[in-house]
Amino acid sequence: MADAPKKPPMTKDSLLPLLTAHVLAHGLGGASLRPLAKAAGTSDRMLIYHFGTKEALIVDLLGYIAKVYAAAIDAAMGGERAATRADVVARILAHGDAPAMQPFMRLWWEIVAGAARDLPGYQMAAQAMMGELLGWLEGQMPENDPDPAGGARYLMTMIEGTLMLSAVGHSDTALQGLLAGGLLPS
Amino acid sequence: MADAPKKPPMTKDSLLPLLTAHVLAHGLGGASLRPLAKAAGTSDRMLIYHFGTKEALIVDLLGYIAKVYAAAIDAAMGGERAATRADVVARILAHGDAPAMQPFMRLWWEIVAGAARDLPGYQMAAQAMMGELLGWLEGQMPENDPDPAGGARYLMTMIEGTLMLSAVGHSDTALQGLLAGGLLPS
DNA sequence: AAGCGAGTGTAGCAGTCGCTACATATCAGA
DNA sequence: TCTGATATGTAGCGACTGCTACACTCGCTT
Repeated sequence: MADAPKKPPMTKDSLLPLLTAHVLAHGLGGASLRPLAKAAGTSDRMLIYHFGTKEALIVDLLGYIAKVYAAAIDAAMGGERAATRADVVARILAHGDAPAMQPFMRLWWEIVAGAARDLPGYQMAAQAMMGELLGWLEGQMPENDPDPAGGARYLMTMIEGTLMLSAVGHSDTALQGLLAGGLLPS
Repeated sequence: MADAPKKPPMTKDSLLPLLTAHVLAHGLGGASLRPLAKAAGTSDRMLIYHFGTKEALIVDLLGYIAKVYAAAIDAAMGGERAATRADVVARILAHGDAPAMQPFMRLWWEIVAGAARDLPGYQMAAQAMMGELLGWLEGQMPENDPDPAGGARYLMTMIEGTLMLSAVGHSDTALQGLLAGGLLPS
């Protein structure tokens, strides 16, 4: 007869990916325990059992999301260095514009808003993700760049500004700004 | 005898400033009708009566906030033109860092997050505010600037990137980026 | 075999949510 | 004076919130 469907033990580590998928789809602010539990195949009862509190769950979840983001950055890092600063910008903006990244982008702005309000865990997760991105940028700077460290931070600021303006429907403004700054190829 | 405290008629226009004060203090996402009503000296019942729906109330409120922001920008616009692009940046960042602006900044990131999620009214309010800021920036560009239109958009992108990085505790990154871009005086 | 702690389902608590039904009160125009 | 629209308070609905109490089944050690 069919072997009993031996359920693997439920742990934080097995729950966090499922919870992440749910918040990517439905947002972080409006996430409540019962829908989260359903997405993870459990009950709110068990989420509280494993995390203790909804707040602790969110903090853990943000930390996990930051790690997922770091892994995604690492995976995208492979390619050879860019030849110019404009190429760096083009590469990263293409990455951010990819449809697969859009749920994450929507989530990102919620994290920024939470960080601005000092909600627990938000600042740390946001800082970790920005730190990861900065490291990636530094590694991508052209070899002959006169100031790789400062240049990476300069590009980072421009990129984040571009992403923000795009999020509110001012992507043309950002593109013209990049153009005026000599950061668009062609 | 004392004249009866003739209460002025309650209208949307009389409610919106009070509602604005409440969301500036307590945030937009977690705003629910009953606290909003108490802040405005009414009942949830009357908010629904005047606005029809909570969603309509939020849309109206966002439009009003955008107009308030535009008025604040106009009021701050007075001064003479800046001498350099760095001066423009310094002036506007000082404006954004002012303590009086911090509640608005916290609200701003919530508006961005809402716009990224296509919540009704958020995109429009955010676009209006960014358009107003862009107009102000264009008027502030140095007289001898070789490309005032493009330069304003360039500065706008850098400024918004700086504000975002500051919101998540990476203000040092942004400042070094501004420095590397030649946008910090001294 | 006895007992123990981890894990889990069911039921439910007290509270808040957006919103509505109903009863008035006020005031203008007919 | 009647009529109708505007305005306001009270009570409450059903859904949902985070969280807990209780009972139960396991796999394990003693």
